[in-house]
Amino acid sequence: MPGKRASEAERREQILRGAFEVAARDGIGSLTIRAVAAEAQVSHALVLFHFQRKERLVHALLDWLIESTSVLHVSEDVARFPRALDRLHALLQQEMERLSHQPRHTRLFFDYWALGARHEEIRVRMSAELQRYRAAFRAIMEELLLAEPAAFAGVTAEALAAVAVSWIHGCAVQAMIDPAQFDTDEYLAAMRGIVGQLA
Amino acid sequence: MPGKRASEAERREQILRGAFEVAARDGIGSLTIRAVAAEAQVSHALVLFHFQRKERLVHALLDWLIESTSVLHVSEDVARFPRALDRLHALLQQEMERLSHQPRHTRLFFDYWALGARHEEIRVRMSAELQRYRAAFRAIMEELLLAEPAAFAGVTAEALAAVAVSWIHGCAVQAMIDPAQFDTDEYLAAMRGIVGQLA
DNA sequence: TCCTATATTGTACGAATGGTCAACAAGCAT
DNA sequence: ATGCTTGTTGACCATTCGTACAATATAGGA
Repeated sequence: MPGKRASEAERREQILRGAFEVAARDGIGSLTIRAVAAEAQVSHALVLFHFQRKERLVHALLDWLIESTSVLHVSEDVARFPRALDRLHALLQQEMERLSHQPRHTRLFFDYWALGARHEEIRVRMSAELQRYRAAFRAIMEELLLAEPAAFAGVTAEALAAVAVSWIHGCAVQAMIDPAQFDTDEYLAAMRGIVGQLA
Repeated sequence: MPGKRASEAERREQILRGAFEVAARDGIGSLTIRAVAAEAQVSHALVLFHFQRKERLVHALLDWLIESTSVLHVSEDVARFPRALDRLHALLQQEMERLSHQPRHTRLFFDYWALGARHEEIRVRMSAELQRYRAAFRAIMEELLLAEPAAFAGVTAEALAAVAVSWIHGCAVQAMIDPAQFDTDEYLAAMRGIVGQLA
């Protein structure tokens, strides 16, 4: 006895939200066609009707996660600082706050991170996202290198951007694994101190 | 028709090696009692005889991984540098090389990392390991703060150590996810440049 | 040598999972 | 109304997994 109908786009979104709830709560390892169906309040056969195979659902959830997560973008608050060092500092702070305010998204990203180590389709998606992430920092780092060409001989803006990405992700990981010992404010102060030394 | 006997310690080690092979190859999500038994060439019932439940096997594998991974220690090559900045640089380089030379251990650590986000028993083990890791850097960072008390006002050695840990782990992650775009040598050069600026 | 403790195995069972399929209902064109 | 496309469902299947258990072989002590 089938239930009410809905457009394909609406159903896919409904199911993906259910998939996110399940994966964010119990991890991708516990993501099951039936668990997603129960969360979305549809039959498990309908999930397969819209996504064919579980693998495609997992991939679609990653795309949904990347899109729905407020991606890194240099906001107006950041861009209005005239000095590159101030923009770098503001961008680091903005991203740290974003990650700590979206703990479910962040944890789920870590799941896909580990998954990407062994599944190429996921790895290429994560790789593309990493490159977009680094690109936002690279512009600032290029200005820094122009200001201090001698001190940073042999250092590329791309590598400095990668270091900045490590700051953000490393903070998220340590805050997640070690919340009692890890102090986010102290960490931000340390980054500020290092950034200040770069001038 | 039972096979040959072995001491409990030998069998546990044999099974744990099998568990490592399976988990390192296919991920913890694919670690099953039967797969481990096949890898260790014993019956799957014997695995349960020695580890009672799968959960205990997973925990024992984490302990085995932490012990068998050459843990961070300030080697003599690092310790003989008189200047703290040189020791920091040498320690960063040593750890980066260690991670890149043990890719299987590193990837498996990431699995436990993600797992630790949702399972407390695993999280406390990872947390203890993170604290040991930071402690090795904190000693160096304390010297740095003594040398430059004015420039690093309000910055703690613990937080600087956390930043150093982020450098290492962030490098490992980006090298794993994005091997084509990520240049380890450039990354090391960037860290060297930043460390040089701290003087 | 016999006996007991224990290491080891094959079998089995219940639960969960991914996936298929026939049946059926809801909307839409004719 | 009638038929057609398609969204939706419950039932079903083969597989795998974790775990329990009875049977058996081995080693070592009495």
